[in-house]
Amino acid sequence: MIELKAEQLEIIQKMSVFQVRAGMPPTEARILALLLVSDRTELTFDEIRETLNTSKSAVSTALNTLVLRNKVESITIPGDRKRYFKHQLKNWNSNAKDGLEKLLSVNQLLKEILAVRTSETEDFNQDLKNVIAFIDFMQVELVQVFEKWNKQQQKENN
Amino acid sequence: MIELKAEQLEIIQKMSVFQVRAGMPPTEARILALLLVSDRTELTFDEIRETLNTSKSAVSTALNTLVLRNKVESITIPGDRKRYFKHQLKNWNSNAKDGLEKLLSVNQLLKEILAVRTSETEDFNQDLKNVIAFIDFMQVELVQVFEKWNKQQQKENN
DNA sequence: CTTTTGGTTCTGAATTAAAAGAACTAAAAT
DNA sequence: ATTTTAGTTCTTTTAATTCAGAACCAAAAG
Repeated sequence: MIELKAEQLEIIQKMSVFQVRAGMPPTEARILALLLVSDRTELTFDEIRETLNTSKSAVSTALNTLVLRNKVESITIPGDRKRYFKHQLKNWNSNAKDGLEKLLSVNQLLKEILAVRTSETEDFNQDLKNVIAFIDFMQVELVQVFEKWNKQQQKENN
Repeated sequence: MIELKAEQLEIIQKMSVFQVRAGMPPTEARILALLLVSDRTELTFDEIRETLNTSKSAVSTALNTLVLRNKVESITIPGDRKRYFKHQLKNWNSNAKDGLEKLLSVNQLLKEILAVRTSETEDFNQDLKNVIAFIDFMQVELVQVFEKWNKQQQKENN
C-alpha cells in the first residue's frame, strides 16, 4: 500500500478524468496516473490494487491491456517472484504517433465517399476534396515534425 | 425517405463503425455518414429519421448535439417550415485543430506532476521532462503546420 | 380558434461496459 | 507433497448509455 500525499491523489484524480474523457477505461486511467505520481516508479500488482482499492480482476485486465498497448512495461527482478509495473514514458512519442495515424486513416473512407458521390453537388464535393487534401497534408507534415524531433534529440545526445 | 444505393449503405456502415470506435454514439455517427453520402446534401429531420429508421427522440437529441459540436449546421429556408440539416465539412479543419489542442493540453498536468515528483527518481524525471518537451514542441510545430495550410489555401483562392 | 406540422422532452426498457467476487492455475516456498 | 504466492479467467452484479414510445409544446395553417 503506497502512501500518497493529498497533492498526488488530486493529480491522479485530474489525470484520470482527463484520460477517461478521451475514452480510456477508469481503472486503466488511474493505474497510469498512479505510476506517474508515485515516488517509487515500479509498483507491484498488489501495491497498485491496494492503493487504488480495486479488485484483483480489474487490476489484472487493466494492466494486461496497458502492457499490450505499450503504455506500461512489466519488469521482473531476479529472485523476486512479483512482477513490477512501470509507466512506459519512453513510448509516449510513438504512441502519440500511432494515435494520430489512426485518426488520419479516416481519409481512406472520405476518398471512397468522394468516389461514390453524385457530381451534381459541386460545392459540397469541393469542400470534401478540401478536407481530404487537408488530411493528406497533415499526414505528410506530421511525419516531418516527428522526424525533426528525432533529429533534434539525436543532436542533444552527442 | 431517401433512396440509397448499396454502395452508399455500405459506406454509412463502415464510416459509422469507425466513428463509434472513436467514441461517438451510433445514431450521431450514422447521421453524419448519411449526410456525407446522400445525393442531396441538405436533409430534413424526417428524411433522416425515415432513412435511418430511427425514433424521433433519438434523431432529435443526436442532431442537437451534432449542431452544438459544429459537426452539422441547421438551415432554414424562408417559406419552408422544416429545418434542413447539412454536414459542416468546412469546420473539419478547425474541429481537428480543437481536438489536437485538447490532446496536447495534457501537458499542463504533466508539468504539475513533474513539480510534485520526488527528486530521487532522476531517470524517470528526465523521461518525463522529455515527454513534456516533446508535447511543447508539437504544439509549436502544429500551429505552424496549420498556418502553412491556411497560406497555401489563400494562394489557391487567387 | 382548432388542427396540423415539426419537432422536443420525459419516462422506461434494452443494451453495453466496467468492476467485483470467486474459482482456478502455475510456479515457488515450505 | 502440501501450502502459499501471484496472478488469471470466468461468472455475476452494477452502473451508465442509448434508444424507443408517448406525451407534450410552439408556431403556422386552415
